[in-house]
Amino acid sequence: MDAAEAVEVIQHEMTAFARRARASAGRMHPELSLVSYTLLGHLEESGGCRATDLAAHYALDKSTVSRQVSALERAGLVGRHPDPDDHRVQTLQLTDAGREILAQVTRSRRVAFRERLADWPEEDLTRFAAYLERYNAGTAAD
Amino acid sequence: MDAAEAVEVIQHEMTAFARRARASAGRMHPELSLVSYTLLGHLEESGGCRATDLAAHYALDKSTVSRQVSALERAGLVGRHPDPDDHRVQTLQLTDAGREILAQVTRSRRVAFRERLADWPEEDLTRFAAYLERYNAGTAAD
DNA sequence: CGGGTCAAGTTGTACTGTGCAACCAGGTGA
DNA sequence: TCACCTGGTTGCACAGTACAACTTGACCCG
Repeated sequence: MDAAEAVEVIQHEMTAFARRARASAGRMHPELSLVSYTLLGHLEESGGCRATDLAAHYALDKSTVSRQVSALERAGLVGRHPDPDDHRVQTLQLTDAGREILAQVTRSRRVAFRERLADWPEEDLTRFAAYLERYNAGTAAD
Repeated sequence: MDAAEAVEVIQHEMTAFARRARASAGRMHPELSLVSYTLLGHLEESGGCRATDLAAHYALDKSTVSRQVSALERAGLVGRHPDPDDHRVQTLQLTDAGREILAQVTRSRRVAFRERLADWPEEDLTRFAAYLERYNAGTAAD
């Protein structure tokens, strides 16, 4: 396989993967869409941020984020904390329930991934992980 | 990085990638959605098949495929050819216009991929490609 | 200070992709 | 023949998304 072929394969496989990801995510975790999962994850990592930050980070419209956040709030998974300095701003934070669900989904995702990767030698795993990081780093939004 | 960490990273990066793929695909090729592109691609590869085959292959509902195909037909990109042996069946085939558009999108996707992967050494490209193939092979539907 | 402008977020509207269920039409086998 | 199977379409509902208009609050400059 030369470089040109490899690029073809990478393109093909990434496309195939992308097409499937949403559907399988929906099937595996009906309680949390891929977007919700991502937003919750970001809140956990960042320790709380504004809706606008989420929109910018994931290249989503602010209205989309607004609605997603509303849903997550209705579900009791995130809380809004008005910023005392700037009354336009509300900081979003995971609730305990949100943290719990997130952990649960992460756990089950992890199990699925581990299973799928069970027969990979460690060396291949680390190399594959590094490649993915490198590949994704070449994109604007995380 | 040990195996457990690598699995975490792979999970994280694949999730990130999946989340972004649709949006960027939509932005890059407004003339052809990711699904349409995939279906067209399959028709090209297979040299024509039935709607049911597409549904099975991509784990989509037959109604979804039916609508997508209708749209592609309206756009003049695929043609339906009734099966003379079984009047329930219609074989779908790319039209010349469909082949043209598909080639065009494939070309521009390829350029984008090449660009993103331009500074990768050939050895890394081929290894990454192999890993992706291996990873995706572990799933039911292509 | 006051008015213009900018920023955060919400809401109305529309569109796409999707699945499920009901249905139709054509084939198949007991 | 009649019951059942199969390929496909259509009606309906819903999620996720964007865009545009709007509200509210902050900020800056004259």
